[in-house]
Amino acid sequence: MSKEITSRSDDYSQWYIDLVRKAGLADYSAVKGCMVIKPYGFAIWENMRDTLDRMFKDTGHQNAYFPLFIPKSFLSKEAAHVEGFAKECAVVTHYRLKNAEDGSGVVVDPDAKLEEELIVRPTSETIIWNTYAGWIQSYRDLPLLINQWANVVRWEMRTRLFLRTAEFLWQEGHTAHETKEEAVAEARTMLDVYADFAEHWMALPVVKGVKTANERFAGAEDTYCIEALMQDGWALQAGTSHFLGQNFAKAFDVQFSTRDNTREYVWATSWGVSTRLMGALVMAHSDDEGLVIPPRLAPMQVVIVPIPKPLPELDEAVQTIAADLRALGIRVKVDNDDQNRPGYKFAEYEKLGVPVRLGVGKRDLDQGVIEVARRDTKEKQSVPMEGLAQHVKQLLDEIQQNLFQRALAFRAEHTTRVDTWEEFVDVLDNKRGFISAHWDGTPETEQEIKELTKATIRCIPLESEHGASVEEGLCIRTGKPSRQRVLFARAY
RNA sequence: CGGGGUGUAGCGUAGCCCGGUUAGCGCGUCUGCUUUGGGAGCAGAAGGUCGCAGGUUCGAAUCCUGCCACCCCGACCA
Repeated sequence: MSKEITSRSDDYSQWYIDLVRKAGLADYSAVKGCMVIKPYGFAIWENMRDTLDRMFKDTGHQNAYFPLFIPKSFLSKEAAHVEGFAKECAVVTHYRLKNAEDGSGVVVDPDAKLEEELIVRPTSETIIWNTYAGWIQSYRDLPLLINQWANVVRWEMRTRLFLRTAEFLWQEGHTAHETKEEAVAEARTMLDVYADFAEHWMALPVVKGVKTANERFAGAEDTYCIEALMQDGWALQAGTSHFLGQNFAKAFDVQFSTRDNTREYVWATSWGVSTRLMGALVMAHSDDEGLVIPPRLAPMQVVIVPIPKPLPELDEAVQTIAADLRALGIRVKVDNDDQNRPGYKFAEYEKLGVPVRLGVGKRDLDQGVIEVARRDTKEKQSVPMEGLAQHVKQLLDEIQQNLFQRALAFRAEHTTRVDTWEEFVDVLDNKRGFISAHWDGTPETEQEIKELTKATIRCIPLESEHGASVEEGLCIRTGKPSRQRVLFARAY
C-alpha cells in the first residue's frame, strides 16, 4: 500500500486525484479550473499525441493551425452549435490594460474595447469553415483532410484533473467531402483509428457506437463515439467522430462545383480526442500502489536499479544491459542516484507505473542473473543475463496484452443485460458498469431515465460490435417496442 | 448560481468551543556521520503576514463583522 495515495476502496475519487498529483502527472494551478500538466504527465501525452499524429497522417491527413480567437458572430451562424456551446465560452472584450490611477495595479482600459468581441475557441468548426469557404471551389479541392493540435477552453462549472478542465489540449480533425457517403465513411474511419489507438496503445477496450439525439454534438447529424469503462464502473467517453452533414457548409456558404457542373454544399466531419485520455489511462489500469502505464505509452519502459554494494563491475554490467535494451528500441532509465535506497526506488517506480524494473546487485552478478519485476502483476523472477534483452522485450509485449485482457475481462464482467426496470436500477446502484437494455427510442424516455437514475445512454453500439444486440424487445421504462439494445451507464 | 464545509511552514495537521508566555507535531528540506536486495538510523539546523481587512479586548490563531480563495453536493459538460 502506498504511503501517500488513498486506496480505491476508501475513496475512488480521491485515489484518482492523489494518483494524478503524487505521480507527477498534473497539478492545480493559480487559475481556477485550469491545471498544470507536469513533465511526466506531458511525456505520456506526447507519446499519445505522436502516435495519433502518425495514424492521422497514415490515413491521409495533414496538420494545420487556426486562430485561438473566434469572432463572436461566427458562433451564431449554426443554430444548434451556438445552443450547445455559447453558455460555456470565455469572451475577450478588451485588448489593453493600463495602470490604475490609485496605484493599485492594472485595470482594463475602457478605451480599448473591441468592436466585436472575440470568443476563445471551445472548438474550431466555425473559424475553420469560414476559412474553408475560401479554399474550396471545385470537387478537385476535395476531399480536404485537416487536423489541428490545439488548446480549447470550455468554462466548466465543475472540473476534475484531466477529465474536465476549463482549458484542455486536444486534436480536432475537420474534413470536407464531395458526397455524404464519403463523409460518413471518413467519420467511421476516424472512429476506427480512435478505437485502434485506445485498444492497442492504451490497452483500453472500447465500445464503438453512435450517440442518441440527446447526446449528439451540437451541429452534428450523427456523433460516433468510443466508450470505455473505468474501474469504478463509470463510463467515460474517450473520443468522438461527427458526421456534420452540410450544416456548417450551409452556415458558412461552402459550395463547390461538382463533376456534373452543378453547385453543391460540401459534406463535413469533425473528430477529436483530448487530454481526457490521460484520465482514462489512469482510471483503467492503475492500482493502490500507483500508476500502471501500458508499455507502448510509458515514457520509461524499463528502469534499472543497481543495488550499490561496493562492486566495481556493477556499473559496467548495468550499462551493458541498458545498451542491449536500447538496441531493441526499448526506453530505459538507469537510476544511479545514490541518495535513495533501493526500497525507496522500488516504491517510487511502482508509483510512476514503469512497466518493468530490473534489480541488479552482487547476488545476481554472482549467479549471472537479473531480477525482473513486472508492474502489472508485481511478479518478480530471476532471469539469466544471457538473452535478457529479448526476454524483456517479450515481457513488455506480454504486459501490454495482459493489461488489455484484464480490462476486457473487467468490462465483460461489468456489462449486464437487463430486461426490467427493477433490475436496471438494482444493477446501476449495486453492480454498476454498462447495462445493455431496450429503449423505446424517444428523447423523452431517455431524459426521464437520466433524471431518475443519472444513467445516460452511452451509445447505440454499432452493428459490428460485440455489444450490439439487434433484436426485438420492450423498453425497460415504458414497455414500448424496441428494435435494439442500447448501452446505459453512469458517466464521467 | 443554490446548499454545506475548510483556510495554521513546501505538504498533512494539533490548538479555536472555554482569549493569556516563545503556535506544537509528522512528512519533506538542509548539514554531518553511519547505511543501501522493499519507502533507513542518529545528531543538528532552517522554515510561520495563523487566508485578507476591520472590530472587541490590557492581550486574538482563538470572539464579532465583512471580504477572498478552495473543497464537497446539485444545475452544465470532451
